[in-house]
Amino acid sequence: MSTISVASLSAIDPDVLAKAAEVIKCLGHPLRLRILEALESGEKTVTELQGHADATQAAVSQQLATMRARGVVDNRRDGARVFYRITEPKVMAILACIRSCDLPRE
Amino acid sequence: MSTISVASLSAIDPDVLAKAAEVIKCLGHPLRLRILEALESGEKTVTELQGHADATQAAVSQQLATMRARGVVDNRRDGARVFYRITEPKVMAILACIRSCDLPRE
DNA sequence: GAGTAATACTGCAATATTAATATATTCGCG
DNA sequence: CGCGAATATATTAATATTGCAGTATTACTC
Repeated sequence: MSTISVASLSAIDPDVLAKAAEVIKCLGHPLRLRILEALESGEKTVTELQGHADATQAAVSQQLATMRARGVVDNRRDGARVFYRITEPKVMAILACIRSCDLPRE
Repeated sequence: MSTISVASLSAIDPDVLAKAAEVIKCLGHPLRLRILEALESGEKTVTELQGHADATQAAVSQQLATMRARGVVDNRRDGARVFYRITEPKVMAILACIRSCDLPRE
């Protein structure tokens, strides 16, 4: 019996789901998560982010590149500095979730 | 000049953040995401999930084990079958986010 | 143009994840 | 007990991510 059973009361469509996994993967990493957290309050330079995230410049820059490739962040240059900001709206929502749900102790 | 600048208007505490990254990582994977999506509507057996996710039994079981290890899902045995369910509240919230924010076209 | 600060990129070793296949285990039943 | 269905685990090969060090690039200032 070869039933197909595309259940779907669920409903996240496969493409959206794949894209979502991509975006979410960006958040599943402490450093990236911290960077995004810092960006939540507005655009920041790489150096500023470096301070917020307590990581080397290279590390921060690299994770920013990863996220840029996935369309999660965006940048604009202002002279010698480059300002980054969050472009993917999901990110803000998910960060909000993390805070609201929270898990106080553990 | 060695400024420390632990900025923190942000506020997700490091431990929570690390734990959050763990949980989120579970969602950053198409198969796991699909499994969780299926579990959203209530507990299901491995075989049922297999149908929903269109993957082999071993694959599903393995990802379930991963998520169980991270405290994202939980199971209960009923005779020969094992029912899984979501235990981490964040998951529901994040799935909701994915749906609500959404990214219609791209 | 030289010097310097800010940012990006490249290559590589270490590690982690994934996927696939095969093999166990557990349970219910006759 | 012995069998079949449901689920779990082990193994292993392929691939992806990380972290790091070094180097390049770009843009200011003088």
